[in-house]
Amino acid sequence: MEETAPQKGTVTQRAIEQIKAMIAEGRLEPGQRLPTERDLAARLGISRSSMREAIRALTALGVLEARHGSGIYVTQLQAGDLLETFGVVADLSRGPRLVELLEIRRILESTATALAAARITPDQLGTVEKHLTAMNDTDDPEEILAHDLAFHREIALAAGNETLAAILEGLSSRTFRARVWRGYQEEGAFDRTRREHTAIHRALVTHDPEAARAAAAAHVGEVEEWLRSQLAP
Amino acid sequence: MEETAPQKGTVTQRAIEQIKAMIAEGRLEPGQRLPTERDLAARLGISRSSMREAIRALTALGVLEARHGSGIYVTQLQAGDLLETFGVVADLSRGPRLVELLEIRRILESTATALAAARITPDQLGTVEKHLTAMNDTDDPEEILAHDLAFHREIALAAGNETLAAILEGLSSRTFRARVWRGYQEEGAFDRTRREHTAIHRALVTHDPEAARAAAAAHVGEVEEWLRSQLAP
DNA sequence: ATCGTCATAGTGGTCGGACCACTCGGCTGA
DNA sequence: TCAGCCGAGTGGTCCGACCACTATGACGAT
Repeated sequence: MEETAPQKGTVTQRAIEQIKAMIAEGRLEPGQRLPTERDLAARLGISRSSMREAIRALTALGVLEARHGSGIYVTQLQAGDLLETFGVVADLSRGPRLVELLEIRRILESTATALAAARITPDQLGTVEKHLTAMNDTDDPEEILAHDLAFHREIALAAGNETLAAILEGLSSRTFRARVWRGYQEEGAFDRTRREHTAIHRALVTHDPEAARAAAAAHVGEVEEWLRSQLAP
Repeated sequence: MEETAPQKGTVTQRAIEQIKAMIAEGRLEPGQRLPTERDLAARLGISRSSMREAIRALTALGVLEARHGSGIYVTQLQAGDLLETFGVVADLSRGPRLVELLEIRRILESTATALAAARITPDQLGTVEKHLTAMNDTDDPEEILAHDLAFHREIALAAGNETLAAILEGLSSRTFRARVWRGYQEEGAFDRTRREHTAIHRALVTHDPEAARAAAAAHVGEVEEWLRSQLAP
């Protein structure tokens, strides 16, 4: 009886902290398999139910991944794994907070596009062009949205910061854009959007960071202003 | 027997989605109390155990809050509630990803400081000055760190975007800064840090957004470069 | 009548055990 | 040799019991 000293908070919360600590201290490497639920529960002196809740919480945070019949694994702890939760924020935000999120996206997207203008490779530029033309060659809103997302995703990747790309991905989650875009596009903003995308692409081709920054900021800013006006009255 | 049709994924995952949907559709308002675990489980036709895991997951994401003996409540869904998880990302990131996070912080912090320069009120400016002088009047690293955090937090708040402030808060989580700052300050960077803070403050006083942006970017960039050099060899 | 006290019902927290669904490696047999 | 089977082991689900805490209202002292 030398352990179980602290006794602070719920046992589940304690288990969460302990597993997080194991990862932070390097005792658990990314991709590594954890002991079984039953083992872990026994080690920490708690029931399997409580341990399962702890694991479920860390799974929701993108830290752990459970594979039925196989075991529990630490994720690669890549940006994408951990920042998927960012999409939840976007999905559940409404009203003024939606504008704040767009403002953040404007800041990050403009910088990412500027970085991409300086660093983008011919290959990546080709992919960007592919999505640009595909976007202009269809009238299906769903398809346009898909290529729009891919267009910006490729640019974010070209910026060379995976974490930044993951955050922007979350800020452009399907449901988020669907909610905002729907109303925006209903006002016949297709042409304007196409021009803006073309401007961004041109800046990338000429490797002009400042022009890219301005074009991207204007692009997101347009939607931002529209959304702001919708909330004003 | 008209429901329970989809049958996709685990029952817990389904429960999570359903509760999220209830909130997204407005059937559950922020701050509102949910039915009891036993009720919810019965409604969705699952066991209490599975429902508890779903609730635990949403609790970890900052969407729900459980109060022992009282009930389960939807959080205010404020930026702070949902973005607390950002701290987990910062805590578990290492190596190159740490640099990426600092790069993101540089982007956001410089913009936030620029916005603050234009919008900060005399009251807020007073608070900023308080932390600046307190930071310079002590040698206790812990106290310096605390006032350093408060200094930047106040500036972020003055920028007028709560979501942005919450993200920066997460990117400056105690453990994150403790890990990076320790090594940085050991190299006698105190004086440089003080000069940089003074420059930021001066730009705020003169309401000069461009100077503020440059000062903040340089401030974070210094640490960023130091960290990059640490990983290079 | 007022206020503090305390029993109590109801809530989330924890536990243990049972069984199901799935994975994976080794065994079996053609 | 290899395809197929099969069983041990794993996470997924369910159940029922009990504990710890909160909130409410009845009760009694003042």
